[in-house]
Amino acid sequence: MSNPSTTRPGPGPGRRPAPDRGRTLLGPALRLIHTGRTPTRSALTTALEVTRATAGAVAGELAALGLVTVDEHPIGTGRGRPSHRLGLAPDGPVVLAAQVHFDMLSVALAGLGGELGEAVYLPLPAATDPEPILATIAAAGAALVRAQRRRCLGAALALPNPVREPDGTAPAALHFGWPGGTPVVQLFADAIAAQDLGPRGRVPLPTAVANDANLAALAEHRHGAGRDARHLLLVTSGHRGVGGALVVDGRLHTGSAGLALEVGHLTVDPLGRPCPCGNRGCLNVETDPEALFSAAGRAVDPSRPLLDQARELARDPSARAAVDTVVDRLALGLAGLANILNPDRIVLSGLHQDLLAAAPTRLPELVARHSLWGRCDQVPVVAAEVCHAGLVGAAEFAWEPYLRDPQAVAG
Amino acid sequence: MSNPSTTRPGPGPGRRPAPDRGRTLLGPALRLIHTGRTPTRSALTTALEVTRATAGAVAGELAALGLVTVDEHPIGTGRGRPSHRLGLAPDGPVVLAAQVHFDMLSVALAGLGGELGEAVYLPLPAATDPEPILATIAAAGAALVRAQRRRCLGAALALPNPVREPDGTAPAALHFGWPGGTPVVQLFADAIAAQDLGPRGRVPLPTAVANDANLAALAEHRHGAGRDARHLLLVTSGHRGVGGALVVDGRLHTGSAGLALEVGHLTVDPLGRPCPCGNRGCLNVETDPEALFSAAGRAVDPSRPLLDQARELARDPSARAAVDTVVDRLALGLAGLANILNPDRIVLSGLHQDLLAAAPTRLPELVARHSLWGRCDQVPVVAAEVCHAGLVGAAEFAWEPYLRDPQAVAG
DNA sequence: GGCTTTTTGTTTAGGAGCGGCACAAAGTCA
DNA sequence: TGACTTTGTGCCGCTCCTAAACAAAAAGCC
Repeated sequence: MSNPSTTRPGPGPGRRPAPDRGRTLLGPALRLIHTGRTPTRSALTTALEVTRATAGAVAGELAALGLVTVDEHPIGTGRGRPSHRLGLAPDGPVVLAAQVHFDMLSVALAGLGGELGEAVYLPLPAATDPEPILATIAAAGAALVRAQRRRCLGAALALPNPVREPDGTAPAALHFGWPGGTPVVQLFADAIAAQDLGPRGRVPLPTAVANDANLAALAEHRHGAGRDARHLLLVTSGHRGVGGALVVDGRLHTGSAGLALEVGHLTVDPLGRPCPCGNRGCLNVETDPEALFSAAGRAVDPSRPLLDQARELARDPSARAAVDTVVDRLALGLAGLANILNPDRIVLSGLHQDLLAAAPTRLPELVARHSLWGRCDQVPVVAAEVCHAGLVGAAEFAWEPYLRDPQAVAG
Repeated sequence: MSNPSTTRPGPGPGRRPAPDRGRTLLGPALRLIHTGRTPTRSALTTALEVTRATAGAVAGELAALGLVTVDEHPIGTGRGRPSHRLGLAPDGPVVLAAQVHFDMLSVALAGLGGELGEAVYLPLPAATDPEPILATIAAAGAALVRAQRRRCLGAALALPNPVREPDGTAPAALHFGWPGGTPVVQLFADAIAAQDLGPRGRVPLPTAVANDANLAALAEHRHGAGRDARHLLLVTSGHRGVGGALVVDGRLHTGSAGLALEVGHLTVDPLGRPCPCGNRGCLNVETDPEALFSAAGRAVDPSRPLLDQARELARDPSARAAVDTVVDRLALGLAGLANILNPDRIVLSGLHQDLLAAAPTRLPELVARHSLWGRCDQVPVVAAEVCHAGLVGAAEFAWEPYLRDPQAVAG
């Protein structure tokens, strides 16, 4: 042999089936079927811009991998030979999707297609250290997989705080007190590995952890209000503070260290409320649930979740003035983001979704007025559509390697 | 024939040489050589992760296209058979790069490799309507091409204002009074077409127009301070106002309508100077040349270019306090952008470059202190390195189709 | 200086992936 | 019933790449 060190050890002769180039059509084809855009092989032909022969072969291969089914009965749409609908195999493999919420945990199985199985909700364990929480999630997930006797291909977890790349730590403290720097990616991988869910026993499942806003954006982009948007900005207000996420050309923009779209400290009211960051009038403190209550001069019922109360208040006509105040601040923040990111569409979730419902014309108009983009085009500000977007997004994240290379399902 | 309407009319049988997939290695290989990363065929082998056979074939094909040369003499680097350096053909084809500046025009020819030919500077014509300006540029470019007897493959123009996509208009008025909505892309294409520079006579040259900050970012990313950065943020202050640009994974992020990175209206001083946009303390008015003069309490000499004077003032030790004030505002703006975009690196140009030189530790420290990213990692804030970055970036833009598919050079 | 070792470049054979084409299948329309 | 339209498939060939062997050009060792 001449010198094997520089000759790449390919898996046999022929065209390279390398990480990203071999079988270039299989991934795009599965992605199209997954997002419900190509009901038939004929639609695949046009969407992928290939010949019918190739589209047929690709569909056949996806079916052979157990991912796609070809409907028995044809669907008649006018003239010509009728097509057979391409569907996702109902008994195909699944992934584990999990989410850490403010006050609970949720876990579900998900096949392709963006539909979740029934979600399991768990209270936070008494010890809110990382290990017991992640162990609880992994155990619940393993129970689901075993009970439903499905093949599990991966797991992903949505966390309510940023996840730093590439080391996989949570840089800021979670609200229930995990220290900054907690290696959440590794801990979750360990928790899943301990459940021994690998397809052939000892092979550890691929796992991933990401911020919940990012995953929600992914879910909305693939299956919700962000479909067909090239650049999608999602802004959400949860229990406390504001989260953002950006999808660029179908892929999450998480920045160089996973810390992009930390939009909470945009200044939206120079004379506003003080923010822990030291400034005044940050988006975080001006458009979160507390800000709405403060603007309305109402008291919070400490016995009920703050976010739920705030969403009710946003729908309360008697709080109109307060809603408008907060909407104005939000619009300024969104306009600032629009000037920087110029997305196709802005999707609002959480409390912001209710603020949009309460001010369906005022909010987009203000965004348009305060952004260069808005002075050129209509600015589509829309409400989120996906239920359990965090879980659905986690499922997307876990499926991602297989959407890139469906043949990995066979490995 | 069965039905040619759905069967794509490919250019002959065989593996598809379609827009983006045919000859997948040729483009990446040329790009590596173009950015000076692969001096030899052996380096191509490792960079492209292909076999030596393939790298050799690719290099040979690029040489056959007249783009790449293989050095006569080997370069000895230790043991083994020495390599021959891969260079860019000195007599290869060129593109036309042009820029509209505040008070003049510039035009240059550029081959691959990021080096400009000698630039020609032209005063603005008496009539500052779009047509005469663009005609002046096209005529000067055509004269260069003819004088140097080079084959010209395309032309690109850098403009000091945003270019709206997909219609190719300038949404805001240029400072010398072009009306908003001017179809600059079409007008430039017409001006170039009128010069009849096509390789075989009547074929019009491909042309492009883009914002100068965007093009500068492209230039810095490929050939300057942004090399090896995955996500690069460039911020620049020109004669008036602030421009920004973002390169994501090697490609410009211009947003859905080309209006991204309009960073000038970030609030950086809630009680600051009024901005034409209606707010106070926008980055535009707080960190532009006038702001520095205002902070220093100095008078501007109306007989000299404002930007030049401001850059001198930034270097003047006696203006220390004023510089620090403006630096503080700039740092706040950069931190805001870092929180949203989380780039790998921030490159400063124009006046901001001098502000960084005047406050080489204060500025990065403040950016770090006010951004989540800065609290996790070092924030590299660096000065621009490319001379005539607008022209170099325009050349990159014009070369882009050929870097994607080098075989287009032959067409 | 001859030998081996190391690294680079080239030649040859062959395989994977996809297009073109012809044909078959399954419906609608007149 | 037959013409037409649209969808799906089998076969062949082309292109782009890999693997493997060979050739070339240096350094290192004796």
